[in-house]
Amino acid sequence: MAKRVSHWNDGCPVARALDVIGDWWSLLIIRDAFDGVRRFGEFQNSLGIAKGMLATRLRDLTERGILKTAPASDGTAYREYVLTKKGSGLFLVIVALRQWGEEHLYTANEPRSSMIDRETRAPVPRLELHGKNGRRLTWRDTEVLKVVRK
Amino acid sequence: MAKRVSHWNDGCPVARALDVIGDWWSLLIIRDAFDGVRRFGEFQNSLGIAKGMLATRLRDLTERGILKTAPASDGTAYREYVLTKKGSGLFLVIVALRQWGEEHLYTANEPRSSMIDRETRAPVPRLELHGKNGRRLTWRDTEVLKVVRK
DNA sequence: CAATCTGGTCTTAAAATAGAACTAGAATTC
DNA sequence: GAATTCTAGTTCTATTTTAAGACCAGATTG
Repeated sequence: MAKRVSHWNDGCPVARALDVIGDWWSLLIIRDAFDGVRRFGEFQNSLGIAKGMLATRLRDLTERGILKTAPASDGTAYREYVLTKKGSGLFLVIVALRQWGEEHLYTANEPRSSMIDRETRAPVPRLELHGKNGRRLTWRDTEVLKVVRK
Repeated sequence: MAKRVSHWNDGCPVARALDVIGDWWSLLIIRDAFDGVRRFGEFQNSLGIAKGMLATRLRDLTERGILKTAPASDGTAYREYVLTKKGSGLFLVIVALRQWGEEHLYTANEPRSSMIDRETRAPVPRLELHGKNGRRLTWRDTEVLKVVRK
């Protein structure tokens, strides 16, 4: 009676995406992966997640093609979890969340991590959406065309 | 023993953002709000969410300043839930999720809703992140500077 | 003013989560 | 090379969250 509902077949890419990475932990694991975390224990330390949860999340994300396992880069017999191409496609989701969080959830002098351009060492500017003609688009400039819902 | 852990004080804006909108339903509610859904019953129909869940989610999102209530626009005595400025700041999160979903979770001919530029009626192009110097940035071009974790 | 619609609350059963205890194989130390 | 510790899990249980339906009060419609 209480199985979580799936949105996979809603015909909406947002819903389908959330069906895959919309739980409480997945995006945090993926964020860590972008930051270079690779080993089970590293994820656990970084996130403070229960081992059981982490194990099932890593398995699910791997099954879903977002992470893949690789032999440990330090020569030991352990394995590592790294982002696939599909997984690294979530970069802009993380960036958008980060920028929204910075802008709306922090007071001016509260300490927080920040994302910089590796080359210039400057903070990464705000993401922007542009139309084909180069015009900047806000949510009022867009519209979603629905598809028949099955 | 099983209360969901909070990431509010991790010093990471991504974590803090997910603490606020990272549950199973919030982003879907917010997506609907962008698409013009305003009334309790509309959200319920659109999402297939249990009334109890919807009631608490709407209350939480309102308390957190993402939605606000307004008198119904059709003249009745009911109320509506509309995005605040803070809430509409999540637009690019939704766009990023949508674009990732389209690109990685659909086969070529599977039907899905799509986002268009209201003015040109053309599909919205891919989001891109650019550095201060205009260069396009991928995740390999960026780095997150950590802050001491309290 | 009777019926129905809207927007909830309350209750219950199932599922997800957190946390701890346990385990097996790998690596390290003695 | 035996003992110890580390790593990466699995299993177990208590608690919380979720889903779904019954119930309800006030607003609206016929």
